[in-house]
Amino acid sequence: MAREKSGKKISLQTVERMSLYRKVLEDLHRDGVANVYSHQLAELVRVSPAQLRRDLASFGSFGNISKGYPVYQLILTISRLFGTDTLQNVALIGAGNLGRALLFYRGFEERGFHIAVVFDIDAEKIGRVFAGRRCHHIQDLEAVLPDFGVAMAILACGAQNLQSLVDRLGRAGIRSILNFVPRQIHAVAGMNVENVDFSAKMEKLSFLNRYGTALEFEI
Amino acid sequence: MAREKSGKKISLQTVERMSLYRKVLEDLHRDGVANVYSHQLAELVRVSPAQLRRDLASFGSFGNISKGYPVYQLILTISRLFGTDTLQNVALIGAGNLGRALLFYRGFEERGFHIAVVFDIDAEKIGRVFAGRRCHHIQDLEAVLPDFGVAMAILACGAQNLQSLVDRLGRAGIRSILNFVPRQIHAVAGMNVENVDFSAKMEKLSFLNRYGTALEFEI
DNA sequence: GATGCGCTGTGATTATATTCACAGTAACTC
DNA sequence: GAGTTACTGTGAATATAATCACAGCGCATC
Ligand SMILES: NC(=O)c1ccc[n+]([C@@H]2O[C@H](COP(=O)([O-])OP(=O)(O)OC[C@H]3O[C@@H](n4cnc5c(N)ncnc54)[C@H](O)[C@@H]3O)[C@@H](O)[C@H]2O)c1
Ligand SMILES: NC(=O)c1ccc[n+]([C@@H]2O[C@H](COP(=O)([O-])OP(=O)(O)OC[C@H]3O[C@@H](n4cnc5c(N)ncnc54)[C@H](O)[C@@H]3O)[C@@H](O)[C@H]2O)c1
Repeated sequence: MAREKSGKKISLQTVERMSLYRKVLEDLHRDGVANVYSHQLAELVRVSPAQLRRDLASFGSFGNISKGYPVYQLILTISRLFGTDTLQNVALIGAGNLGRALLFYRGFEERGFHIAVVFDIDAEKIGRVFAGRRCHHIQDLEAVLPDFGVAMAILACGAQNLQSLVDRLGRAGIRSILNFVPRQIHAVAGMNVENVDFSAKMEKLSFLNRYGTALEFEI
Repeated sequence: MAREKSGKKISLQTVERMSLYRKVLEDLHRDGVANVYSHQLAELVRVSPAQLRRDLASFGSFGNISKGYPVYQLILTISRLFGTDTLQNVALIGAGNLGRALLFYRGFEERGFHIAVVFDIDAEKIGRVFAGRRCHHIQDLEAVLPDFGVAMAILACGAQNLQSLVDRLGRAGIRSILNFVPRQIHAVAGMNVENVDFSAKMEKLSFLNRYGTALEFEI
């Protein structure tokens, strides 16, 4: 997908694994580890050493040939790759059970994302404050959004008219959407969408329970 | 991974897409559509028609050559593949903000999963009832679990001693874990783990915002 | 019942991802 | 300062996934 100046490509699968690497690197850093070898890090994230080296090499060369990789340095580099070395504001649509759990979740901030504005459609919720953030009416979207400079939105609302909400978000300058609503939505040009579907993960697990990582599969 | 009697393999990526297919098939079914062509379904899930046909063919042949695929039939077949044609009980560990959102979420039941038991460690929560389910103390895990015949657990608890909790779940007969805790856990032999990490999805989106589905990428 | 159309299922092909395996080298030893 | 060790980065090889492209068929039409 993306390309480094030197011409190397970086695949989305690599980017996904990068999140894992960073997560365990944070743990190592907390434990005071300064350097780590590819085989150690690979072991921790359950990936082959060769793959880890290739992933890291795909955006430049960082390993010291006999000390391994510098933990803190690598954390910073990956954060820059993600653009999360500085906190960025995101919008939340829907302050229901899930939306409020997200508002009280501190894990986002730790990873560089700050839910800065909240919107809902339920009159009962407008004006209320959740974890320090006031809930606005969805009809004020265009009026309120520019105050916060957000490029990403999290959808945790109802399923009705979802696509038109997405289109509207696109027109209002949102470039990426994290979608928790179990409906297929279509990105407008230049917009990125990631769906989160717990049930799908459960289905995968259930499939694995039946047919195993191991083999023979009968209908 | 898995193999059909005829010897065909079915890959995990196919299984993941199968969840998508089923989701839009449900929509079609609700709208009264009886049959659908591969190119229509493919368009709805944003996948190539050839891939869709191959995915479906990978667990047997189901398309009528001139009517396309029978919508309802296909829903049933995919459900059987997942083992979600009958409701299965799952356990929830942790009745915090996220855990309670999951308890009140009806989407699981619609997809064949029923959160049947809840465990927490916080004395204040033990004995309380959330969405009809009583919360048990985690120390009673081994005593209570067998009553419910669960093979899958959802982790929405704190991060302390997580791995030993996982090991304990394994010994208590849990075969699959859906893990919301942002720590790397290691499956015991024969156990399957799926991690849900919202922040990782946000990181991916943020990366895409910076470097685009389009190309040139500079450090 | 012959003709044409447009579908599915799949062999063949191409593209992508992963692993192998090793050249090159920093650090450490004596 | 020569020898040894164990690492990284990466071409080459392999494995896996996606796409192409078409044979073969059911159905509609005449
Ligand atoms: N609760 C969960 O654990 C969970 C899990 C997975 C997916 N989801 C999905 O996430 C979404 C939210 O789930 P929930 O449990 O919080 O539901 P909820 O009913 O508790 O909350 C939905 C909130 O969205 C608001 N809303 C509805 N339409 C809106 C709109 N057009 N604009 C702005 N706000 C709007 C509602 O007023 C409500 O406050 C649902 O689509 C659900 O399917 C929830
Ligand atoms: N809230 C979110 O939106 C969100 C999002 C992503 C991930 N997570 C993760 O999910 C987990 C739960 O999040 P939360 O917001 O519900 O936190 P929370 O603090 O509200 O709830 C955690 C609950 O787990 C219980 N608990 C802790 N240790 C336990 C143990 N060993 N056994 C049983 N119960 C135990 C606590 O008593 C508490 O009730 C956390 O690890 C969090 O990082 C949460």
